[in-house]
Amino acid sequence: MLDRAAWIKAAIDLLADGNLDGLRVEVLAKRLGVTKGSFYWHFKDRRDLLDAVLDDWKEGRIRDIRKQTAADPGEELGAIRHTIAIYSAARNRRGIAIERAFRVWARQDPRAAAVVEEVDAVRLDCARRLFLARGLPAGEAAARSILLYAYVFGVALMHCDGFDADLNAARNRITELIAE
Amino acid sequence: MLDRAAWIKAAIDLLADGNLDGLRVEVLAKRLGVTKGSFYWHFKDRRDLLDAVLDDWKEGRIRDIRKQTAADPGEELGAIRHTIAIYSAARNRRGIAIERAFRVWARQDPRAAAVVEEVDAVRLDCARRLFLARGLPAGEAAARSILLYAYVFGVALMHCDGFDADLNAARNRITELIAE
DNA sequence: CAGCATCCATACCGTACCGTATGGTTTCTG
DNA sequence: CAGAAACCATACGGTACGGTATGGATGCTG
Repeated sequence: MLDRAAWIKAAIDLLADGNLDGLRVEVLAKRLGVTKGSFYWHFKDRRDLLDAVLDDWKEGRIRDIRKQTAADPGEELGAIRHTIAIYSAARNRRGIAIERAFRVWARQDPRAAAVVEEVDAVRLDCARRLFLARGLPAGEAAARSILLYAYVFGVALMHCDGFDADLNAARNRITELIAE
Repeated sequence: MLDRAAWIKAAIDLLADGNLDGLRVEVLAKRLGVTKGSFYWHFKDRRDLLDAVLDDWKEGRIRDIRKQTAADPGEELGAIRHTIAIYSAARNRRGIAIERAFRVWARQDPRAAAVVEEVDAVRLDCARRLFLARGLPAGEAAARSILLYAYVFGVALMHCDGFDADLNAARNRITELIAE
């Protein structure tokens, strides 16, 4: 007895294990222990699922972002550090994999691109607020917001495990470079 | 009359238009105006092509990186700025698309991961040299190298077109934040 | 209890692709 | 010129998947 929410949840899970091309109806059904006869009861077609996944992700992301960047006055620096730490590759590997999958998806699907753009707009705006509260001028706050998120998404695409002896120290230095 | 090099070149081109899953033997053959009968003359199978593509990309990347980061003494700051500018999303969209495709590929294929790791090691090492020449301590130089490449790869995954009024100004500010 | 809605399984068709087998054509070579 | 090698087309079998059609099982409802 599945509903759309269960399919969407499993779809995002499958997405995290690969990319959009790995998100197949029959593979998903097998994971859920049913056949695709069930799928086509809940969804018109594959595109219907993809759109639902995009909506689900968008809402969840925007809610989380607003929660994570809500800082009491004077606590903005901690909130910035926390935002960077959340995407630290060490833990939260799952969350990063999902982010990457959606962003790669956005490169080959206009609807996904629109959703990612909306999410990024919220993200950047929330980050900018934190930098502005710290007294940075508008242009500087905007630049640092872009740098912050470009960095966290960029490290998710790199393989720098064997580069520095102390990667944690490097991470802390980078955090301070961005957060000031 | 094609040779392996022509197939590899076309394969990277096709890779840039999508991702690894879009790199199909028959699609590639159609692009080159031949049938897959030709492909299986030059390559054992699809994996053979993928390995050849990885080798080709690795060599080309490492050569380019060494060329781009070769700076005369005293010109290191300019070389750092230039390195960032090369991956500026405005021009060079093709190069960025290729980079992204290889990095996403590396997430689902150990051989690709090994190649990307090699390329990143060279990249980070070359960048670190530039920062060291500017007098930064070792840890700081390493951190900035990681930040530099994470940033340029990260912006390739973001959609921040409508965020700041003057994106170019933001880019310049970010460049200075990284390069000092 | 009859009938309808919900939820899923089975069976089927069509398509896109990988890899092989085989034959044809051109060019090089002894 | 005979034969071999290089290069490619055609034809085939196998697999994975999207989507549809249909029927079965369960539960709700008048």
